[in-house]
Amino acid sequence: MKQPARTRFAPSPTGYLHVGGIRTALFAWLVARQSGGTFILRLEDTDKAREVEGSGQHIMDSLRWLGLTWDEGLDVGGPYGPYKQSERLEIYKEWAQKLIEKGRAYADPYSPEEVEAFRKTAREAKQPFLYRNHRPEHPPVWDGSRPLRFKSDPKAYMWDDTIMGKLSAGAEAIDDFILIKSDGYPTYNFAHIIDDLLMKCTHVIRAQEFLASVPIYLNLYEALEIERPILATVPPVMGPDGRKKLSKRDGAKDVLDYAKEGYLPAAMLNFMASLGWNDGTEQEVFTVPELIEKFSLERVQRSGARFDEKRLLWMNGAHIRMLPVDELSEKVQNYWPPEATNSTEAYKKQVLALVQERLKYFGELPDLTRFFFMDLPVNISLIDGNKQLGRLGKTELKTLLTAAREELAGSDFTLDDLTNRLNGLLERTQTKPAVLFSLIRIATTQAPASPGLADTLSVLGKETSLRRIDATLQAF
RNA sequence: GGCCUCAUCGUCUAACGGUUAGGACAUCAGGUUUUCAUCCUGACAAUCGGAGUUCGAUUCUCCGUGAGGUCACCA
Repeated sequence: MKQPARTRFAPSPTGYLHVGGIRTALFAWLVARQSGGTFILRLEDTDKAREVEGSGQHIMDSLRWLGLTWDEGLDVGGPYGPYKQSERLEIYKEWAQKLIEKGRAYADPYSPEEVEAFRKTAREAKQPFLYRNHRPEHPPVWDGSRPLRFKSDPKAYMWDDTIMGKLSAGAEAIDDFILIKSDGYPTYNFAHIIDDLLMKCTHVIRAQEFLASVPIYLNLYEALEIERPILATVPPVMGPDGRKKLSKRDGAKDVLDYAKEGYLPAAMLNFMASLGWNDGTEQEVFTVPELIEKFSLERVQRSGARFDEKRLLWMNGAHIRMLPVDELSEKVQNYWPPEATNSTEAYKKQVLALVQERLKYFGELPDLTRFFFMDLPVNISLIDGNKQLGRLGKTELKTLLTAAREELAGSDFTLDDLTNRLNGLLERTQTKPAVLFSLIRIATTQAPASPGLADTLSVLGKETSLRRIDATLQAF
């Protein structure tokens, strides 16, 4: 058994959580759960300007919908709170003070414009911008009105990343970054190091965009004389075109949009996990408990993966099919067409059992089932457009359908009886299923597609079935 | 431009240095008493290029090329 891990997900409240973002949360959650450890949710709200009202709540709603529950953090609290960085400013100041005392932090004497000028010069010279090239010899005393910078100790590093393997970077990757901004808030670069330490996080699992900053974190760990956690860098999730990282701008959807459309959290998690991870077997569909059992950071891919919605759709259908009807029934409650309002739960459940195998997401439920709840207008074009039926004349169709009506009128509409009578009718009328069954199916459903004929008739019941056949007969 | 990372079918991926390079999604074609779907069968389809190491390279090394990330008082 693994040591109980303490992992965290630390989003910033700048908007909704998109599908790329949740994979990082999922991996961290899986690591915590499979080790009997702790999953922490921390809010990195140190940028007042970018903060979006209500997005913290929205993120929590998203995680809860997915079932990525946290043991410590926002809402639930815990021994190392507060879990909102904006409420931890004093803590960061204390640690900043330690660095100042060690001579490893100093006040930035330049104005933003001056720094920008340095940056511009560097860019024009096609050089990377390094603030430390302009490090002041006698910085002013830090009074909080200026940014506080880390006095780095540039050197090369080699380190281990659980996913990426052996990594290295030269001294040029290390710079004097800002610890505390002039507004008193810490930067991510500083705050997360302190929080991960104080919250006793064993793993830092984060997206690849932070990889370039790892050397400065290593430098900071050393300056602080603290042990560093296990580092794991998750490869990026790319947009469908594979051109760039999945982002909201390029249409990455809010996780809760998938909830609304009727996706299953388990399918969503399975799909996200499969983007970059597999267990080495040919298994594709995993339940959440299976993911918890089998996941490992070591088997996570190093390259980026595209978000392929078709695969997600297939996977959702696969998960829907695995569900017991009773469970599925509870989940689709809000997706029935309005016409179903007056139907009994038992009836709806019967309908659901018939469409379960063709349901890809709950949002399709109305289109798939509407005719079970209301008589659709007779649509002769369904017959005319049918390959087999289109060839027959009105008289023939009418004769055939009349015969069917008579036969069905004698049925008790149990599945067995219907099946027998339909088969008998095939023989007696000397027609092919493609003709007879299509005709009855269209007459009784008026829908382009429906479940098996006997099943459908049985659920519709005698009265409704005959009424609809009569309506079709009249239209000929 | 510097630095970092990555590179197998269209897509997600598998393959102790030895396989006819496997599976899944998608697509196409058949089959299962109609349709749609499920299920089954089949087809299509990949190791970025070049050197090197080796009896043997998808796998190891180097050089290209391509892609992504990063170089903020954003995270």
